[in-house]
Amino acid sequence: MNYWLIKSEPTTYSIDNLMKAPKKTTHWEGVRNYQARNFLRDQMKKGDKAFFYHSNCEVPGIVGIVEIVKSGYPDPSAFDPESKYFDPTGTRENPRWFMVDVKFIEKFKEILPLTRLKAHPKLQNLRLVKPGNRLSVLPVSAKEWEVILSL
DNA sequence: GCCAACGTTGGC
DNA sequence: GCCAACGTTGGC
Repeated sequence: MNYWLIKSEPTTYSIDNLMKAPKKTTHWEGVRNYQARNFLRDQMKKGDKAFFYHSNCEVPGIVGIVEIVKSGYPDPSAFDPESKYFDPTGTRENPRWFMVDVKFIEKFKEILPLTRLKAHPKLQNLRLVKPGNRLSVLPVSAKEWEVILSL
């Protein structure tokens, strides 16, 4: 089983939105970055767990945990001209973008702020705390997962 | 709102 | 294939 961290801007889609969603599940659509796409397509599997991270907001940080309930598959929003994620460069036969389905597991009582993650000596290799971190889907090691849970 | 760090685009 | 211009992300 693998661990991940997935980012979302709370003004776009927050963990509260996920809690209120039907079956507390959503399509993690709209990822348009090749590195993140590769993780979604090749490595994220049903049963994996991920931290839910709020970015670009008052206090950025980890707000809860989700489970991957469907492994990577083509993102239909890329084929929808009405979608803001529309991208005509892919085809259904040869899709460019992928997504997973995620389900709400837990919301932390308090947000775990980025500043605490950055300050922790055992989390210095986390992609999230490195400069220029712009990946919206990134892997977390089992050790890092445990450390973060303990905070 | 600013700006650093990237990723992407397109001319050559 | 290089690289400048441009757009985007995201912390502050």
